[in-house]
Amino acid sequence: MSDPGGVAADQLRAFVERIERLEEEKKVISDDIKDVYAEAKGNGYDVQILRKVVSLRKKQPHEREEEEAVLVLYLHALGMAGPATESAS
Amino acid sequence: MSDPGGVAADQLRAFVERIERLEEEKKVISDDIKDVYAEAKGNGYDVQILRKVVSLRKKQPHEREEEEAVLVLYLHALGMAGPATESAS
Amino acid sequence: MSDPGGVAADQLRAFVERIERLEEEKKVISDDIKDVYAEAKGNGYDVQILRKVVSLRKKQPHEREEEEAVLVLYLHALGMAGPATESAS
Amino acid sequence: MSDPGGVAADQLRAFVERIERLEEEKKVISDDIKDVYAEAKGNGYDVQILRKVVSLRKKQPHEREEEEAVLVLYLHALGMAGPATESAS
DNA sequence: CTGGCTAAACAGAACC
DNA sequence: GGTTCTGTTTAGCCAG
Repeated sequence: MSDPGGVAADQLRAFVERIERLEEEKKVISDDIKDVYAEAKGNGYDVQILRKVVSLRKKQPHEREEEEAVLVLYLHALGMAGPATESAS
Repeated sequence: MSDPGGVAADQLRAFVERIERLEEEKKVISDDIKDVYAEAKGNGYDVQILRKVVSLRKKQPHEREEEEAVLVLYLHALGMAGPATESAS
Repeated sequence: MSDPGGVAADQLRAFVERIERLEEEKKVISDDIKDVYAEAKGNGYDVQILRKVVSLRKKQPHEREEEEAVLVLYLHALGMAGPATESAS
Repeated sequence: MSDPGGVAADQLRAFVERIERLEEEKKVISDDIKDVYAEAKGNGYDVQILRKVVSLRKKQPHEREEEEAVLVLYLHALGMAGPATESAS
């Protein structure tokens, strides 16, 4: 019986191996990133600040959205219909 | 009426503050839990395992059995002996 | 032998039970919070927005710090000494 | 030299962009992994257990045994039968 | 109203 | 040692 215990062993193995393969790739990328930071450091950059810059550039669009949403949000929370509410039911 | 737009701002504030108070309390408890784990660790216990024990006790015995069974099933399907299975007499 | 397997069972049990007790308390608080939200909803408030307000009030001090740090950070990252940098080595 | 303050802004930008590029790639891989889990789930596999299997395969067998042993030890100390222990013939 | 899905909190590990 | 990053767990939301 090629199906011990009721699960398709081959299929299961395939899934597990695909995941493991992808996780390996992911690890490679992570290491690459680490390498770039190391290289930057070798060129005199402060890695910690560099990380912060990258993280900021990532956050900013999101933060901006949130900020925008917040204005409307507060107006609503206070029971004051803000602008752009005319389309609300 | 000091209630612009039909919502009682004071009431809103009251709700927000009640929630914030409760969240503070919740944080205190969380810190207490952390402290207990730290104390246990100081007494030689393995915190990670301790967490696992607590989490296991939370689960219903049946659920635990079932989970374990599926895991063993998968591991066998992959040709990996399940936990403590190979040594069971 | 009151010490099966080399660990002090009573002490272990005590730790586990302290943790479980605290987790129960924590759960009570969580439920209380949920109740407050429900009550607010019963009073006509939008729970989702309420959550956002609470979360914003939590984040704001932190965000402000970060924002402040960021200005200096960017200036440094671009090799432009900003204001208040005169104390930097 | 178009380099205000002693740091090469262009080089800095290059580093930042290389990092951002890699992080994007990494995100793609992460999403791929998520997809595989979803596909496995669609084929009837228990994702949670699947994750556990993958994580177990990552650990060294010895480490796994050891972890298991400590857990059983604790559970016994608390009068709780360890996994699959009571049914082991 | 139950269960799946996504997003946030938490804890653990790694690196500096 | 402490800071950051990763992974796990949890909670809230949504769809069926």
